[in-house]
Amino acid sequence: MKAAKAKETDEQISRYADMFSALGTEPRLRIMRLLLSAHPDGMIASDVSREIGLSASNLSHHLEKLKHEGLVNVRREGTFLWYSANADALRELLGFLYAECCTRNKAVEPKAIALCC
Amino acid sequence: MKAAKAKETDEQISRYADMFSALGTEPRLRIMRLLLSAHPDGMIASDVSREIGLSASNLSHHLEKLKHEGLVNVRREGTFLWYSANADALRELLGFLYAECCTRNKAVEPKAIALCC
DNA sequence: TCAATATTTCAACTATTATCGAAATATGAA
DNA sequence: TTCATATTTCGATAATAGTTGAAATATTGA
Repeated sequence: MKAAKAKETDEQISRYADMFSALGTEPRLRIMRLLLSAHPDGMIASDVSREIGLSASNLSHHLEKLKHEGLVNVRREGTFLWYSANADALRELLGFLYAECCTRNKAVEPKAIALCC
Repeated sequence: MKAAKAKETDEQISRYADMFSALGTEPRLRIMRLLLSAHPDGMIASDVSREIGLSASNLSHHLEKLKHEGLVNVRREGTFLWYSANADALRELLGFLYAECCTRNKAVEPKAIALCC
């Protein structure tokens, strides 16, 4: 049981690390911000491309990474692909960081994040 | 003024991206968790090394990255270097993520993160 | 079917990052 | 000063990630 739980935790850590990594470049963090600002509809790739100033090809790679780590969803409407922020994943990531900093350890005060009440 | 403010934001985005990047590998995320668990004292490098299972050299590089992005502090005591989590930086990062997900946009509900009250 | 648009995929290149072991440095104790 | 320990730095290599432009694919409408 303990081993299984430890392994599960390891996998979670690995997954959160991958999510942080996906947010860990300026282009992708800007993409996420933009998609969040258009939440929950999201945006079509070409509009993101124009807004952020990335080539279609380059953007596509970044979106693939974000999609792979579960941070964005995509749906097709006609010839357009609509990309949107995955709120569930962001909630998990935020919850993880909150737990690490505020719950499991008391390094950061919840109030200080303007989180509370 | 507008340009200055936009630039400032760009720099902030870039900085947060770098912080996410620093958390974006499993070894470094585990290091941060470990240092948080020993907060606020922190731990000496060799104990982190043994706990995480990294060579002294490899660990030193990872700690350098975390230090460079402001996520850890270091102080010397005799021959030992004590590394500790930088709570201020973590608070800022948590605040940024919270603002993006919960304040600027309403993608994630604060309650859902178990943040509140 | 053909054309037009949106987007991805491919292939190549560049740049960055991670890892390793040996050597160098820093500190305190003998 | 010399030794022992802790840690970093160096130098090299391996691995991963970012960027680019061209070509391929998907979809819709004429």
